[in-house]
Amino acid sequence: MSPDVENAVAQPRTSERGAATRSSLLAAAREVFVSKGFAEAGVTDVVARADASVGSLYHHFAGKADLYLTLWEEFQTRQTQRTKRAVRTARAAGESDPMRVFVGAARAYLDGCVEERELAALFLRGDGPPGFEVVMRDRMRLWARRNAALFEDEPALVLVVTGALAAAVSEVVCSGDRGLAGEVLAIIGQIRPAASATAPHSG
Amino acid sequence: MSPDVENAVAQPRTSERGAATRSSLLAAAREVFVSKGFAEAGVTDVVARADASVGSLYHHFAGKADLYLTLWEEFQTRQTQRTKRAVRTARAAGESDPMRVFVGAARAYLDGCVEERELAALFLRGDGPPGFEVVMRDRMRLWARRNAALFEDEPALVLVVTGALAAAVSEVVCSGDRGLAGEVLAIIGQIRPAASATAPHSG
DNA sequence: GTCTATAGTAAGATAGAC
DNA sequence: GTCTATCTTACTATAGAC
Repeated sequence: MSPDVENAVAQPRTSERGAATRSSLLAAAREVFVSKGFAEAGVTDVVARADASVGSLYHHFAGKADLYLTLWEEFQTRQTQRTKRAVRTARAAGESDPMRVFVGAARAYLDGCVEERELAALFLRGDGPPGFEVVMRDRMRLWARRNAALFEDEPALVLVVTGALAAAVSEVVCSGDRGLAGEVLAIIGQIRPAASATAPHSG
Repeated sequence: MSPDVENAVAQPRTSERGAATRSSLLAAAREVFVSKGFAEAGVTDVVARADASVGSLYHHFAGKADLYLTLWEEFQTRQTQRTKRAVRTARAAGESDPMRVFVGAARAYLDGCVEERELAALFLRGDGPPGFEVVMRDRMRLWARRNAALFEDEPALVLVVTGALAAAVSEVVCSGDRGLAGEVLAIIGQIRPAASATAPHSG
């Protein structure tokens, strides 16, 4: 009598406990990185908090850096969902001014940073795996390029808006002050190329 | 006959060779960090290039991080000298508008970043010792506080200007494009609180 | 297919001789 | 002050149990 059938039942095709372990590892890594930073954190800290083992970690992930990057990717996915949703909502409400749509998306991004403040602070803090800063910088430049048309393709203007928004993110993550972020967005919304700088508000 | 006198002559009170070793170490560290970054660089690389030994390094510095932080402190000292000089020059030339003085200082800072572009890029790149980002962030916040009065103590405005300037520094260090930085400064110089945003230029 | 235990390796830091 | 030899730590990889 072959044990095949029994095995097929007892061992759900491929994992379930595996997925749970992976989640535990990720959750533990999030807590450890947030409290100690990337460099100071050890894989032993992570597996201890996850009630798992080093080998488990290396089965599910390529290493400490992979753990960190996975947290980053998942955070970015959530942020993208939030901003896309904001854009859809604004357009559905009949908003046609691209700049106002943009500001709405920026607000959604900032709100997401406040919601996951500790995690956002981790990434902003800067101590990630080697080369992580480049990843973040590239993502920001890509985002700037995507929105360049809004600022009439004036690089200096794009820089000002990009920098101002980055500062707002930083401040909001540190202080949790949504109001300040709102004021920054108001100023950004008023920024126009030099030629039309004195245009009145549409109140 | 006691050897005291001879020693006093042969061995200048306290170091001279010591100072030379320290300088070599610092110069070597600068080259190694610039080419490999902080994490990838090894203390052995530094001492090899300096024709010194690990023991020497740890005699003069607390460790790899201390080497990095010393390079940062010295860079900041030079930058402070440049900006203070710009302020003195502007005031000596009869410039009384605080905002124009500020923009002049910012331009001097940017020029300093271009002059020492590789070193500035090292610090901006982000891979420094644990906690270094906090040091940079604190310095920027301190600078923002010092200039808050220029922006009528409106925190949001300070944030926008701070962020825009940081973006300009980043861009200038990456591309070496002074012209773009100039345009950013022009935009910053025109930024005013919402109430007086439509004020005409004084040309 | 998943996890535990353990050995290997690299690099920063230290001790003590000269 | 300078150097060599050694120690410690922490990520990586692997062998083997369930």
